[in-house]
Amino acid sequence: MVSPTQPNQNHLLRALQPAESLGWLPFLEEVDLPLGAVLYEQGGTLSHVYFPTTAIVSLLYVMEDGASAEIAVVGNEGIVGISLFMGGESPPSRAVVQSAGKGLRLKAPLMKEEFNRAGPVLHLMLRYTQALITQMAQTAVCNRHHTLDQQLCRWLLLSLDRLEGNELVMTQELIANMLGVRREGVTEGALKLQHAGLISYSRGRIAVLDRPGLEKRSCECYAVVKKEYRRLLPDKWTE
Amino acid sequence: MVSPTQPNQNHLLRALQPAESLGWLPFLEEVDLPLGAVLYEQGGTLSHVYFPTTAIVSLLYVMEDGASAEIAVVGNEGIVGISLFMGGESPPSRAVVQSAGKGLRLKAPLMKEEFNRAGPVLHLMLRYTQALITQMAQTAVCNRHHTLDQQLCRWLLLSLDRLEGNELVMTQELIANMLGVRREGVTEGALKLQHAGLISYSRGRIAVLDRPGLEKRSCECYAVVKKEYRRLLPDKWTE
DNA sequence: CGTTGTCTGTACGTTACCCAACATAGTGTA
DNA sequence: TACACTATGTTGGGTAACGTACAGACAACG
Repeated sequence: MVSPTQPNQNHLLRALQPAESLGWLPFLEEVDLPLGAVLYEQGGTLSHVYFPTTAIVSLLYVMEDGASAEIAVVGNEGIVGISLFMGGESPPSRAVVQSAGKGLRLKAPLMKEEFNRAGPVLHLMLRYTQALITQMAQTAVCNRHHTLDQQLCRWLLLSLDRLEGNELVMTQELIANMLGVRREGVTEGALKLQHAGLISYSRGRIAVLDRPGLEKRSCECYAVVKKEYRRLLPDKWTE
Repeated sequence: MVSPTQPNQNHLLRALQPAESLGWLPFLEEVDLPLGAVLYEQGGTLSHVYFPTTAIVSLLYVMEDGASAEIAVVGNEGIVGISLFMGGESPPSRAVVQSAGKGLRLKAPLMKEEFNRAGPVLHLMLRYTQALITQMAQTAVCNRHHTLDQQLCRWLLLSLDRLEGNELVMTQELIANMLGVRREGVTEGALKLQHAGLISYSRGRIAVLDRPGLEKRSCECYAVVKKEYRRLLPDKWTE
């Protein structure tokens, strides 16, 4: 059976290809990840772990009053559901599809069993987790010190790194929710970028025209995170 | 040899006492952790991991321009240096002693070897890491959404949970550095708390007079983090 | 072709925090 | 006892982002 989403479209899976993990392949299930789908809920249970291939997933925390903030973003370089093997079982954040696409999923018990073999799968997962930790830490710093405009650039770049083309399909409202700011703030920021000729957008489609320009306007956080991902997960990020 | 700082003063070590980890004990080295000591540097190397007993250690990120922000705080419930066994070797943050005291340290190769045995040590460390991740995520959210006053309360409570008495020895300047805000902001926040009768302080000594009052003024972040630590690490936080 | 809904743009008062500069008060030391 | 140093308190002006409210503009659908 030929599936349109191949395991090697996810870089963690690809890195495991030569290893014994091949035993997994029959159990990897292709899934559609439509915009807004919730893969798991704060304090919920994890039935599967997800390896995005063309989709992007946001980990976000939702507060009592409904306000939210993104903790980290996961694309085809990673896995959604690390708390499964880290311990607690139930995750401290919500996982939402931020950009529609496809992914592969694996039943939680299988993943756990494989992890507990304490072989290459465990080590790769932990390295990835370390990269994710860096991203979260940098998010905290960025939230503290940087302007909305800078954060918007960082966020666009992080998303772009996890997609094929140079177009993002998402409304400003959605971006605002991820960043934990007002929608109007995103509008203003996006307008500036548009006037500067860095992006162009209309009704939920953002095309990035000048990537280096975005990088210049972004805070250092983007580069720091990317560098760390490169260091820890050399399989991706070698473009 | 009777040392004034016993392994069971650290709750991770205590949780391992009955297990085979006892082989470690002779290699645990007591160390003094004076205020401001840097246990490791961003991108540096990890010669040891540290188990604080009476000290508190801050993990903070320092930006290019020198501004900093705390990512998480570690006391006698935890371990400093998780990136040793997570993978990358070199940590993405700086570890600074935020409250003077003692701790125990273990040479990195020993820790790594023990971790790679894939026994109870590994599982406990991963559970702790999961708790730490929650703290970092909550820090990101808190930085985004909550006022300085709320964050100050959260921070005092987090520190208090990791100390014996009800007194913190630290200047407002130091707190400001940790929170990544201006010193004057901390002064104003602390004044309000003082006028409300919740704390009293003078020249680097803060006495907490009304803990429940602080909790009421804090944002939800404190409770969320504490609950998660309780869930994942039942040995401590049972008071 | 008009209606409806979604997405984006604009405006205005408010607030929390920043920056800078300076005033006061404990504490240690000569 | 005087001096220096560190920690804390106070101020006034500036700004980024917020809350709220509303206006245009494009798309889908009848």
